[in-house]
Amino acid sequence: MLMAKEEKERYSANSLVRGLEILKLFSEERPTLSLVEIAKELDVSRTVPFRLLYTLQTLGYLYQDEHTKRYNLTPKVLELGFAYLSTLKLPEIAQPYLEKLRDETGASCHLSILDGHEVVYVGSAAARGVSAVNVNIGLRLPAHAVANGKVQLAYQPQERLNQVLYGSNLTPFTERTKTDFVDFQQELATIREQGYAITKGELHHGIQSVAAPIINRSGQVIAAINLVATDTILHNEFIEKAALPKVLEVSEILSGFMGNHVKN
Amino acid sequence: MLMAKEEKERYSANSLVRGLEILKLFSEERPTLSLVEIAKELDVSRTVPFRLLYTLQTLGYLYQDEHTKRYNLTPKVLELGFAYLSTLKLPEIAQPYLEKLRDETGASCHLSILDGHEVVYVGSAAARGVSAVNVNIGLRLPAHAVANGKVQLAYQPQERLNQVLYGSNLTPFTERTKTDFVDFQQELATIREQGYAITKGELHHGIQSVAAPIINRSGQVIAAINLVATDTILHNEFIEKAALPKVLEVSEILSGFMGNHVKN
DNA sequence: AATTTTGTTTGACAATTTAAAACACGTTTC
DNA sequence: GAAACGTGTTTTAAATTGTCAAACAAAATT
Repeated sequence: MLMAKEEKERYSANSLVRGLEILKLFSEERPTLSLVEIAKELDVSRTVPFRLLYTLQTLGYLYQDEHTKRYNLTPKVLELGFAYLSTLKLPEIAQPYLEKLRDETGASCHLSILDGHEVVYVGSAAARGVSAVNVNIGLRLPAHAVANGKVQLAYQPQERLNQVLYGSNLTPFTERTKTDFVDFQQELATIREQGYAITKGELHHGIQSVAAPIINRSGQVIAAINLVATDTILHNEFIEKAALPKVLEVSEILSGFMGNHVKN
Repeated sequence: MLMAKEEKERYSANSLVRGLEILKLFSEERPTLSLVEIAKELDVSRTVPFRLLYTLQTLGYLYQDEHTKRYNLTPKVLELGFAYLSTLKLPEIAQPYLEKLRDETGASCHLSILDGHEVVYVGSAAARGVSAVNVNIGLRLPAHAVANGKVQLAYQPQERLNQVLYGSNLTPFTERTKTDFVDFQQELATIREQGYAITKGELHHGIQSVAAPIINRSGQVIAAINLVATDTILHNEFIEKAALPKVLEVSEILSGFMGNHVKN
């Protein structure tokens, strides 16, 4: 993450680092892993992950298949993320509003927060039927290519923006993705003035999104809500007349709830 | 988990153990923690968590407030649990069905799996309006007091049941909670015969629940779906005539999807 | 049957972790 | 305003671990 000229890390609880790395190696594509696979990924001898895997297993985060000897994650790993979610009260408060918005518009409605250059989904009300965009809690998407990301970036101090967007970001996904830093900054300024963001096909062709910020009493953006759907549902007129006003209304309500959190 | 007579742990990647412990110390009640608080909880000198906290911060899982010096979890911890969720395809497949059931019945609908003596919620469609039961993904509830827990317990091999329910479990929550092991076993047998479970006020007064198992082609129960609502919504007639048949229908559909997962 | 791959254990050395002590800095107490 | 206290941080040195290489057993391949 840190590009790093490596003064030398002050500390590095190595087994902690590696243990967490192991947990993160598991994915949809690789739901199970063997000792050797893990050792190769970490680029260490087999003994190292062997001991860590033993520990993770003892703690209950991993399960080893007796026959194949391969490792799986267990539901216990959810405890880790769950602790975080429960420190946020917002998703709980927002959920009924997300569902109301979804029902009134037919689009999927989400609640997300910003983490670096990515948005993280922390609440969701999926549209009925074959929804074009399938978002699960915990999903990360590049902030610069989604409306809820932009609207959160728009309210960041310039300094953080520079940090966050420095270097390899602004990756294009379609020909409509904004990739020029100066253009992008200008768009953010507009968004900040308007108080909302709209994206059209910047991450996927034909997918539109409308987003508004949730702002606490200190004026910080702490989250965003957005609607996403194909352009047949979220066409321009519908956005203007229906979707956008509703999103703004809800974002204001939710902003009202916030503010007792950060005590400066 | 293993009751253990503690020969002496073969290995213990201590900093991994402690690091994960630290992440788990955060909760809704204690969203931020100080160094001293953490040191006390772990019962070690301040140096230990200091180094681990530094590491966790470097990895991005924690954030330290500059002024107060207190630590918070960051959204990055969701990555850990998210890896697990993405290894399960079921929640994704099930979501539209959960919502359909919710809409057709007015009750909240959930998908859960069994972890030891607890159920873990991995999918949810919350009822509109003021829902009596608020379930977020990752929530754990005692399996013996909820319908979705019972229906999963009912299909466990006897041996595992003994393990799981040994000792301090079968904790009562209301006067209707089953606490006698023999009674409970008998109820499980009935549930297994019926193919569904119904609970009435065993965890909370006035809250009813109907659950059915999701079974893969090897005959193992891998999850359960359930409906929960107050007894005014889920009254007996409605359960019989509407809720239960619908739940059973969906559980069969979802069972049909499963089975290519476990290759023995 | 021979070879390779994988999981597991052991040994010896290097590296980290640990508690205690010491320091810096605010806060509180007297 | 000085002394005592609580925290976060650094240093120290002894105890514990983590590490690689080597070796073995058991599968899986050839």
